[in-house]
Amino acid sequence: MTNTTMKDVAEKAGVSTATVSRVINRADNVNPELRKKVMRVIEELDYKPNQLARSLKSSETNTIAFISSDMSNPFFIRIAKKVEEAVRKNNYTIVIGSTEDKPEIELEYLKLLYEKRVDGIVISSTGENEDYLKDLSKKIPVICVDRRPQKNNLNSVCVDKEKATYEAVNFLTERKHQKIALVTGAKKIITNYDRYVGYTKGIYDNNVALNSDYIKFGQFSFEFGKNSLLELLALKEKPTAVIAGNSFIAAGILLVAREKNINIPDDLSLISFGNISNSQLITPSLTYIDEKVDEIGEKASNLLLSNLNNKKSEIKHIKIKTKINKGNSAAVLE
Amino acid sequence: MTNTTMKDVAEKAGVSTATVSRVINRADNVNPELRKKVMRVIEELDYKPNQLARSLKSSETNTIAFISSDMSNPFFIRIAKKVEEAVRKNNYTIVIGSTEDKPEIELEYLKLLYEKRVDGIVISSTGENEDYLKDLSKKIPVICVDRRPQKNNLNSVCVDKEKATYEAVNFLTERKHQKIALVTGAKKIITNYDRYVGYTKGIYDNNVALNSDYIKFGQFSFEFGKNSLLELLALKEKPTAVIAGNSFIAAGILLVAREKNINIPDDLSLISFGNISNSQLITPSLTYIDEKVDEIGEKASNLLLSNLNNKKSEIKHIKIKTKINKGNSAAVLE
DNA sequence: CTGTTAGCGCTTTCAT
DNA sequence: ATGAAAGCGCTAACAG
Repeated sequence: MTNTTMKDVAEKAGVSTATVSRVINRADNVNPELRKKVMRVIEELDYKPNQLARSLKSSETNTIAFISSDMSNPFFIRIAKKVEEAVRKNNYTIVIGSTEDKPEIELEYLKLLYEKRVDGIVISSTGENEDYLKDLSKKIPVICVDRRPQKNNLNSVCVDKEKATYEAVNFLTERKHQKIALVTGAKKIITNYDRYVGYTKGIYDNNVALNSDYIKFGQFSFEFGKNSLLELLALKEKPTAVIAGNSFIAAGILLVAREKNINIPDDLSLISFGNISNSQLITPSLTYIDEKVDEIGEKASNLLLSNLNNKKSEIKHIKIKTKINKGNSAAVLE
Repeated sequence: MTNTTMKDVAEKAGVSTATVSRVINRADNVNPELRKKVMRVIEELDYKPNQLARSLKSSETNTIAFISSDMSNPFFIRIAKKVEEAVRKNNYTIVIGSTEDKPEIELEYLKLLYEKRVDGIVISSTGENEDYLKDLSKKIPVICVDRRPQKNNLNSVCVDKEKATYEAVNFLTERKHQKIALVTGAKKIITNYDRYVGYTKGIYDNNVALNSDYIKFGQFSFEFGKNSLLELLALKEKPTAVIAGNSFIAAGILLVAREKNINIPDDLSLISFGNISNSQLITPSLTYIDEKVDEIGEKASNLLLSNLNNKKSEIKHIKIKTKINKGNSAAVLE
């Protein structure tokens, strides 16, 4: 049960493998007669070219990789889906990897993928393998999505989280809030640093007192959202508004609020990065920062494809503009 | 900027490529001195073996594929995630593809993946390329998940949708329901046939009148759930209960019910295949058929891995047992 | 227009 | 224990 090779086809058709190769690759310089004959034999033998061999010659695998912390996170999967669609049209195949935000796993993946000679990488990185990524980017296109590169100059398509958070703070202060909390993911993730900076700038510019109890770094999870709100509610000076770093956290906050009979938005205002799933069925509707996920995916695909075709493209940094989508979870403070 | 090859290493270390290869592959029969030397050169040159070349020799790519209709569907992505985790530990990489349930796209993917010589395939198939899949399965392991193979004998890990639907009907008739609707995905998808059969058997065995208006085939989508309920509500004899083929459909039904002031479960009972996202935040909590998604993923991974190691494994059909998880969306009819 | 040949980077007999 | 050489399946000069 061994695979049919080009040689088999060549022999049966009474031609050389070069001719078969020409037929396969639609080279024009081959006799119509022969071509037909070869085609027929290919049919008969159900011959399928071995892309491995092709790739070895061309050093192109027509494969790209998408690495994120967790491919089951709707945020990442939506980006990945866009990338998949775009590259599929260009005959690429996409391999995915989840790192659980562990730098070791990320590095392992990167090495493996490089050894497998993927043609390009789209990554939302832990940020701890940036030097390696930079090296990689000398060989193949590397596109950072969502999480911007820190030290190194790498292609990126990211939301300006700093600005978005800053605007969220403004949005809340305009509505008379002074006690504003920020609940977000791990401190070491660059986007959380950006949120932090945007937050503190907003606090400063609005002449609000900075209260470190209101800033919570943890995980982008439902559980962390729940626990954080519990902690915030235990403070003497409870916040009147919370900015949630992602929709999982927002969901946790919504749940605890409901359990504790805290009315949102009357007792507590909430703004989230991104909307939650099944939001149509959940009250209140969230006031959220629209991160334009599909746009991230599209821009990233375009950047990737142009880099794939064009070895010498310049490095680009694309910033996606966010927009606050008004729901009913943030109100004017009485 | 060409890649360092084994030859470079060999030359710099003053040995043959054979020796380098032996060092890389931890062959024992190599002089410790030489080994050290080679290792050092590998470090210095930052040499990375080209897996493409390796694969060409070994005809193993250490890559498996996961094909489903839509990788952004939480149901499939959860299975895929499990598979990813399992195979990663065995040094496999996973490529994914979404077919949108279009047989052409599916076939295109299958051909491409075969040409790329993936080592195995996990697929939730449209069902229309089964002969091709059967052929494929002679070369590499093929595992069908969720959607069982129809004509051909292929490995499978599936939920018994027929039985699950039958039990859902029983569950409802026990609660005095006689007018039970079934709203599910496309007719041509085998799982919907199974649901249909389970439904009709349940209707028959419970001596309930079969009403074809109560059976709706369409898409596994929110929209279809909404539209279906609207249609059902327009009937003279409105159903008192609905079985939703998946959670997207259930969500659509919940929304329309809410908009139309239909109380679930008082005015209408609802049972769904699978729970909806953020269910903790949604009232009523669903009574749903737990499809044991993680178990599907685990069993599929195990089956795949054992087939990967063991070329001559027998074909297996694994049935996952479902369980009705009681929430508050299905009540006794007054 | 077609075939011969070398070679992509690696592994693996087979000698030595 | 090590190296020479063949070959995995394909492509691309280069001849003819």
